[in-house]
Amino acid sequence: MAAVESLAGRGTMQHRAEGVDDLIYMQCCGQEDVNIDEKHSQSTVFLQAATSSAHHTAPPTRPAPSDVDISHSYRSPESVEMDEIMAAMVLTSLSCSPVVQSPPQRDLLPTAAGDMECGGGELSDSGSSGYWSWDHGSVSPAPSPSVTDTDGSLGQPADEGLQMEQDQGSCDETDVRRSKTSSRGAYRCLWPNCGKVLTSRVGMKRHICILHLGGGSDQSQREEDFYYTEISSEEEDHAPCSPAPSFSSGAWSSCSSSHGQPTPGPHGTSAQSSPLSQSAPSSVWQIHTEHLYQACAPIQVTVSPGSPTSCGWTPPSELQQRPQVPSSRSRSVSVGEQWLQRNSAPTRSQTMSASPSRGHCSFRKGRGEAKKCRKVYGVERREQWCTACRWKKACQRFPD
DNA sequence: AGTGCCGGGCG
DNA sequence: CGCCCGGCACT
Repeated sequence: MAAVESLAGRGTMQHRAEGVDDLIYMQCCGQEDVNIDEKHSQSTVFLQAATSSAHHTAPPTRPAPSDVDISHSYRSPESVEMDEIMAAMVLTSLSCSPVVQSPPQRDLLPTAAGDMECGGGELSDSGSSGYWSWDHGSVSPAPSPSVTDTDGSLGQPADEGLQMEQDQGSCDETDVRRSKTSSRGAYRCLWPNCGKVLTSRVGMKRHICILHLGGGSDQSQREEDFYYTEISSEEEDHAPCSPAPSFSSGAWSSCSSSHGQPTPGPHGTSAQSSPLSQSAPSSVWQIHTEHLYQACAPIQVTVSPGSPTSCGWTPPSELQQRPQVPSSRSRSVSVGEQWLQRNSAPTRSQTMSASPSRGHCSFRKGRGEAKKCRKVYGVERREQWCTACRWKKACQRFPD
């Protein structure tokens, strides 16, 4: 946290520290005048050590976050550019302290920047690196290589290392830094030619809002989400991948892929297998009923296996139940089926006993009121009659 | 007259 | 056994 802030401050410091701001340096920390004479790298390290020793008991070699925080007491208001301020804001936001991130902080930003500058003065090298990252990202979305150039100009290898140490809260563009940051989860700015990587979403939002969207309007803040992508999701796993509309980036692929995965896909039909299976019988039943009109009664199957209309599908029991089913179903029915519906499909034996029309003749059953194949299909369609009807036998398809 | 179907005959 | 038909009962 603090490290980030300090880093930002250093960054701001550095650019201007290059020439004029040695004073600032000195002002920031009395001890640093000595450092200034020395190389930046050494000065930074030394300065850190001094500051740390002065304020804290942190290891001299590495600037502990706390160290930096303490150091900043100076501010250079006039020299601070908006970008720098923004950068500081972003960095502060990166620090994850809600207070810092809160909007009111912006007003205080100059102060914060100033404070950081002090720290930045200490770590001119690291600060420069931090600054360049900001500068490039903000002022001119130059490609990351330019950033490296800046570093190179400063000639601070230690800067690299230092930043890498602190990068956990800072924004970096180099792959190495990305890899480092990636361990914790990072967000990459998708703004053209920017590609800034921040470890904090809020920071990235601010980065985009300030540097790219160029303002703090609510709308722009909302749009921020569309201009960065999460390149590592360890700490941000809870956050969904933000969709990026206009900018095409490799990151989107992952995003889209993540979106695509949830899609159940066509095999969802398997889930419907049960409904299908349930519905299937009905449909099959329909077909079968149609076939029944064509030809087959179960008995018929046994009776006339050679008949073209015979079917082997229907079990005898089903014949009993089948007619009852349609009664509950509403669908277009053929005549025969209507008959089926009208008649609850009593078995022939039942018909024998129950048939009211004839009580006197036990031998020959009376003619049922039910339509038979002859009536249903007519003489001209005799092929469609049931076998019994064709043979002038008791109709098996429409038993009374 | 038309229908359903038993009884019988034929191959 | 499968197929067909004569013939009767019934509507």
